[in-house]
Amino acid sequence: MFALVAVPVPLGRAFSYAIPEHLRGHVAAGARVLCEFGRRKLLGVVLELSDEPPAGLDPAKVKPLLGLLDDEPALPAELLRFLRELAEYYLAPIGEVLRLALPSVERSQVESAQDRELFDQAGVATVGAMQQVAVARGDVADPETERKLRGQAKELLTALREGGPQAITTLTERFTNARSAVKRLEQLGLALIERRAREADRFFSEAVERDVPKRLNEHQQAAVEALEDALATGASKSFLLEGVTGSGKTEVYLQVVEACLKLSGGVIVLVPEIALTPQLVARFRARFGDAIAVLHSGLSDVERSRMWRSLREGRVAIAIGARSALFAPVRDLKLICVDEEHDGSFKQEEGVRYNARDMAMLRAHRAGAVCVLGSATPSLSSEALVRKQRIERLILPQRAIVGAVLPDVEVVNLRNVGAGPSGNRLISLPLHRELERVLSEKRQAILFLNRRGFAPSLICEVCGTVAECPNCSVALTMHRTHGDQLRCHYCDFTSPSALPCTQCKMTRYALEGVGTERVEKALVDAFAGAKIARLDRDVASGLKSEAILDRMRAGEVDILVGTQMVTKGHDLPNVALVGVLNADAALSLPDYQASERTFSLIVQVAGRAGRAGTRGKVLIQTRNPEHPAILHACSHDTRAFVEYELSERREARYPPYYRLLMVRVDCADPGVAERTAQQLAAVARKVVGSAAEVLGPSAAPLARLKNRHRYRCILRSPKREPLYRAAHALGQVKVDARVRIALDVDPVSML
DNA sequence: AGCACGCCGACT
DNA sequence: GTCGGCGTGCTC
Repeated sequence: MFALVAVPVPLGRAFSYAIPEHLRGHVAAGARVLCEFGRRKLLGVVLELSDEPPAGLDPAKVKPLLGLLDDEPALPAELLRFLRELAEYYLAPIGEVLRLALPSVERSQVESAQDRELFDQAGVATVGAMQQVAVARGDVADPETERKLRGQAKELLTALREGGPQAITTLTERFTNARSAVKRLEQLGLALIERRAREADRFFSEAVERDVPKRLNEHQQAAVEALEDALATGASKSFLLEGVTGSGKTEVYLQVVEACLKLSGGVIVLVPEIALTPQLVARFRARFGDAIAVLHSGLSDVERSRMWRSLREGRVAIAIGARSALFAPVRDLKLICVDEEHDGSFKQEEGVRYNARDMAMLRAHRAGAVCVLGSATPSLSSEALVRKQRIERLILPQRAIVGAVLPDVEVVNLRNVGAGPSGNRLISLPLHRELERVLSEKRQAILFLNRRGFAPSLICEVCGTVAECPNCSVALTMHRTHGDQLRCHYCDFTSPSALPCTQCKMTRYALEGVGTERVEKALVDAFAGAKIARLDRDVASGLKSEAILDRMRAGEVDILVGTQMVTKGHDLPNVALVGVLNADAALSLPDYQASERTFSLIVQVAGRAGRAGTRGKVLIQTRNPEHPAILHACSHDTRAFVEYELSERREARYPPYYRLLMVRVDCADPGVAERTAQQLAAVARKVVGSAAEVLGPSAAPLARLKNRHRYRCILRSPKREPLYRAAHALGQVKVDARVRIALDVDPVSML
């Protein structure tokens, strides 16, 4: 008997081990095993069992497994199959993929005694991030027991009486022996140890009031029925749930989840960033109670592990989280919801570069589950699937809140309109006036600036055209390393920045690139007395962002400036004005989804204006008022944008019509990196012939990262097969040991 | 990725 | 004479 085992090393393949006598019949696929790998001992996961010794391998080299950790496999069969398929799809080492699915505690060999203690107390009811809190008992009558106390226990009791209940972890900072001292107090009946939601865990720290299913409008009703029908058949089916902000998508999710639970099915809900969706989690808790695993980055390893176990053992049936929640070991998976499916953050851009939205459909498909992709501005990828009739579209056309109206949109052409009194070009005169009006009306404004800066691009001062590559319809990026030079990140086309604009033949350019911080400062100077706050990654990680939004809700902020994060702030009823400071910023990113992202960003941010009955105003500043992404976003015309962009993609040979594979080579030695990239490109060209194009190699947009020089080429084909053929051939190429080769299947960012 | 083995410079 | 630099090669 042999077992094929995936070990956590970045090698593409798994390794075979002999199953020793005493473990036969116990080792199963999905179980964790201890194995000797080289000279070290590693925890691996059994992929499959076999009666035959591994072919083409010296039997003497096969080592026996050293031990088995699970009677019940850690990974259920359905999840394991899915992970193996994902590894194949993304050409990723299986060991690395498995690492995504196992919490670190489950991966480490030694679970400390403390961890076990916490597991034992985990209980069934709640799975929130908990901590042990020591509470002094007030009802102690016997002064005798208390007199016996001395040392730390005595001090600790005083501290608890004076300072109120305190977390044991906090107490250990002051009292070296807090844990055992509290235990002693508990034994003596002087204190209690309670399990409470951790302060930091906003998702569970407050009790929510239970609610009941809401009445649905006819469209919601139709959507729920279609989804319930699909659930009832037990066959896999995917849906696109399309509905504008406020059309009631969440209620549809809630009712379908309920239907799923009635069928004893498990559910995964994916959201772009869990830290920005406390409202969604609160609604799930209100409907289903606390038996929900909320997987977020604030969890400790032990908490994460506890949630994981609750799901694995079927004590909890609902998992909510960002990307990685896709790997939740949910039992009898029957439903996956991907909220805001158009959001770019579903694509993991480091390590195993997977797209959680695409893989949600795959997992659902293989598990026989229903997959719902929800968005107000569906991705073109989903649109294409609807058109190919691979998924079914469900539409929620109206705002569910009666009286809510779409805002009034005005475009400010930055070509003609200069800076307002503030002197900052991004605060135009019309925007300045609107801000004054909003402030005088004691209402609020949100200003959105999508500044995810790296190398800036050039925009013609005269006509607003973004300098683009002639071969790729992608914005060129300004590089200053070799003098001012414009480069295409797809095909390595270069041009001096002094060349005349392709549209108007002038040579006056503006550099793109002002951040939120500068705007904030300009606002503070221009609107003395107004309360101005900023919301972006620099000032607020996930947890803090909600605090800033809370201040906004409480009316402590008049003008909020921020990045994407402001587009996610729901329930801001007093917002009367939304300003998109520079709608072109996202257009100049070196990636084929630039237009798509610009469109959805504008639509999403515009949805923040005027939600409570009154008509809000949206001001969109741009140098490209005729750009279809901006034009259609202003008129809220998703259909028209989709038509336009799909034909562009077809013509430019991009997804969803073509498939891309990026091969990235990096090496400390720039010469070696470049030569290797050329060598690989040559191999790829030979292998694919005319079945695929090989673009490049070219220097990556981030040409040097952590002192490694990066080159890449892009393979493009209408079919997947030639790309995989090339990738496998590249895997055979003997290259300099110093270079690293990374493959990105379905790349989005070209960095 | 680790962790070996392996062959060349500054130290007890 | 050794300790240790990281080049390169393998891991069932």
